[in-house]
Amino acid sequence: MPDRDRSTSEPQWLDDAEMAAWLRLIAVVERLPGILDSQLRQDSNLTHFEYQVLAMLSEAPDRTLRMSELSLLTNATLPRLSHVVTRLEGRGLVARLPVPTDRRATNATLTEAGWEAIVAAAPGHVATVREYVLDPLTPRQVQQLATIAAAILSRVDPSATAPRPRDG
Amino acid sequence: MPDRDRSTSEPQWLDDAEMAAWLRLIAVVERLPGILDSQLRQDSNLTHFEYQVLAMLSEAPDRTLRMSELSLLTNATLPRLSHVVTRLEGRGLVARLPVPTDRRATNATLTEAGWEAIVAAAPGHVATVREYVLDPLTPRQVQQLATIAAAILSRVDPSATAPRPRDG
DNA sequence: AAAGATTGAAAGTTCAATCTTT
DNA sequence: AAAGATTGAACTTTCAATCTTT
Repeated sequence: MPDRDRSTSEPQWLDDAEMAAWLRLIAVVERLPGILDSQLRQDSNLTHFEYQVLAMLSEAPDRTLRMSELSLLTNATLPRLSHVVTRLEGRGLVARLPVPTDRRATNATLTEAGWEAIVAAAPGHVATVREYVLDPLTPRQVQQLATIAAAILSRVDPSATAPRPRDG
Repeated sequence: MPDRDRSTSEPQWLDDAEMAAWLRLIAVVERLPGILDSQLRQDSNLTHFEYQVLAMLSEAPDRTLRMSELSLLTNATLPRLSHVVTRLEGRGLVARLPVPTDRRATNATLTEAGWEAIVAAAPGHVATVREYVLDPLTPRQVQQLATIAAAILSRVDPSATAPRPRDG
């Protein structure tokens, strides 16, 4: 019998298939942000992260979200979000409001100018997402990507899905 | 026939399946780097990008690569790479050498200390990659991820596949 | 003491400019 | 002029510390 079976995953190393998947995933992870930032910067004077902040607020009830919820939705740490909201506030795109029911908390809300900014930025951003990510994939692959990313997020994102009993 | 077919991609917006795939992909893109950096920082005093630089050099002939090649392999801009190599050089993990055949070029080479650093860091890093990315996927999904990431890279990475004569 | 959030300093990245060699 | 690479300043993120409220 063969001593080493490459189809069996050895904990210490990655086989060829695993390596290919991993190397390509980190390549996407490293390159995508720069592309998104460039387009949004040039066309709308926003970083991709700023865009995400505005986008999440734009879809929230009252266009308002607590800082901690917003940090989860934008996949950011609270200090990062706080700094960015400070900048967006300075540009008049977002406003901070106290939360009456809990005086430790802060609400971030989209201003009218913030709404206009996201509405103006969206079409170009969507076109970029299509061009670089969605267009090169078949509909089946889009579906597969959603499933695969969800599986990774179940490990990587504490708030991903409420932990289900089985089939995690 | 129905006026609007949600399975047909409208250029301006994303349908539910596309949106799910996209939102989850950017969540992975935003969260993964922090996880990789944390583990490597704590256990090996390296960022993930520094790890990649050392890893690519460790597998290159003579453990040596030109700066521009290394920037492609690590998915980084040249200024970013240059700054990081300067820091790694300061720590004695990498050395810069002139390229005899082209005096504009610079080779980066792994020192013995750099080799030892990557050898020491690798097992913990591989374990993290398994834990957060590979383990939650089935072998088929690992394969699908490789295919999907390659398709995205064909748009996102100019050096992805050697530019073929047609179908650019 | 823990939760929610902010702050300032340190670290890393990006951008534009620059330099040398081809 | 283009290619290969580096530099310094500006900007952004991270880390640790801090503050207030629960």
